[in-house]
Amino acid sequence: MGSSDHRTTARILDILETIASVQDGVSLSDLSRSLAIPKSSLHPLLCTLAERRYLHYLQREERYYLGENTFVLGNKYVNNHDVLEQIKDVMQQVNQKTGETLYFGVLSKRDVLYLAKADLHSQFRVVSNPGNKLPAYSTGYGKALLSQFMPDQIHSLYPEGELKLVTPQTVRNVDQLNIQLEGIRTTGFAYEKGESTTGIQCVAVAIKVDGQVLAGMSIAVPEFRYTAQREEQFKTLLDDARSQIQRIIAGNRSQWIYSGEYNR
Amino acid sequence: MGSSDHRTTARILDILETIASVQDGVSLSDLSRSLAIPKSSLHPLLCTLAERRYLHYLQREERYYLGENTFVLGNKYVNNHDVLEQIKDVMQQVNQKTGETLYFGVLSKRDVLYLAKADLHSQFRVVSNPGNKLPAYSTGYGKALLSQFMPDQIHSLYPEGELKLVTPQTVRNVDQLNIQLEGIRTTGFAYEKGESTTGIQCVAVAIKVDGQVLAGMSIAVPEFRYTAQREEQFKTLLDDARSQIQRIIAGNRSQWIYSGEYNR
DNA sequence: CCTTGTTGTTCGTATATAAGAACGTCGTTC
DNA sequence: GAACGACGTTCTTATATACGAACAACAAGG
Repeated sequence: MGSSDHRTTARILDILETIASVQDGVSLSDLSRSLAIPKSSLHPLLCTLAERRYLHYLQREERYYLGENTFVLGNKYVNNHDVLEQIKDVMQQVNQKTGETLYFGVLSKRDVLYLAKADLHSQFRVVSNPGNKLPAYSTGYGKALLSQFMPDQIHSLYPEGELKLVTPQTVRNVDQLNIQLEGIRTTGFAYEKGESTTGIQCVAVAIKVDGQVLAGMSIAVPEFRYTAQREEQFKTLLDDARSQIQRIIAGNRSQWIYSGEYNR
Repeated sequence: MGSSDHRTTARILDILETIASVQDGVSLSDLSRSLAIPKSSLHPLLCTLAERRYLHYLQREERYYLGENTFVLGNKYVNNHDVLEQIKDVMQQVNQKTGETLYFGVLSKRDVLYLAKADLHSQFRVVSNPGNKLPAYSTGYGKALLSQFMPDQIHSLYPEGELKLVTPQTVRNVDQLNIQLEGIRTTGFAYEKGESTTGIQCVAVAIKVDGQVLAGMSIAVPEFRYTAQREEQFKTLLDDARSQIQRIIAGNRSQWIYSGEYNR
């Protein structure tokens, strides 16, 4: 269980993350500077990553880009497990009935990882794609996921107290967040009002199996189409979808490795 | 341009690929045996990968699984570039008109990498998801992509001559493949009859920009719904979509790094 | 034309990493 | 209950890797 820092491994991940974080590619020297690693040390790593097609080196630009095999590898995280497909089916039924987009995600440390969406019948297509992360407190399903933690746990997750704003509407500090989380625990529903995307409101629920919160799901609605009456409909449908999904996960419990436990 | 084999880098990729290739997770000892690497050497690598959440270690099972960050990283390959989104739009229009599924992919060495699909209005949902690879010769859009290569180039790609069958219908050897590729070059259309999925037929086209084949696109139709008359419709729509997509790519040429060049 | 800036590449050696054996722990089997 | 076989973990030193400097190639600027 020892926490050994293997330098080379960390470097490879740093390299990949750095290159992934920019659209326009990165040169060897750029990497050397931003990671504070000698060019001569980076060179063999980059060559091997490029040979294995986890990177691409464009000679004309002298820049490295992400390679296909990074994509292939990453998608194995979801392609190996068909639980997600079953969950998408449930979500798509709700999508069909409401015409609004559904999101599904899990917790990854302090962020929510967005795993799946259902927007076949949505009037407005959202730009975001699965595989993105957002601060958990800024989204509806993120807050649903955080609602499993008591105030002191939230404080140790966010020792600063102040929360980084995603939009002007994002909850600003841990104490306000805890008030909201308490509300989620009592009502079973989380709400988001333009806190991660301006103009979008959400209702969200936590997916619990064996008393453990494993995932969050939300329905995202443009403000101008959001009414109290529709909110009731959303909550009914979400609640129903929630229990279906909980049954699906419970039936395939062994397949559920997404974001694992929070121990260690 | 030196091809140095950096052992540690190769090992990390081997580790990730091995773990990604099985559903049920892998133990340290399993990895040690299958990769022929001492356990003591693997241990620090696995610890670091797990700390960075590219792997998850389930203590109760003593097994390693892929972690979320592998997924997050891999999706940056497509999330950073919105050309794909525009291409999907074009494909979805064809999907809406035909009710059949469209596929889009690029070449990765001898395989086709499946990048996007449009199946919103399809009667049958296909199980496969983006991020998968298939032998290029076994699919319609794969053959469209291979049609850029002359017989001798194909022979050097597949020196064995015999091709591994994906289904009983898959083309069996390089010479037959070359005959088909010649037909694709003259007609501009590639066909697939259950060669990668039994019961599914495809028509496919190559996406060319500046005289270079960059991608392939196909429409996949269940055999029983495939008629000569509809085939004509598919070809017209595909051809139209092709030129739209070529214009999109030409307009964002710099964004197109997918699978890069084949030099080096 | 020579300078000064990039870029990537190649060396030799100091150093950090990998290997193998030994160890601790838990289950299973006899 | 003792012995065996798994698992992961810890050690030490032989070895392979990383460093820094020097190198080559090219572009921009004086």
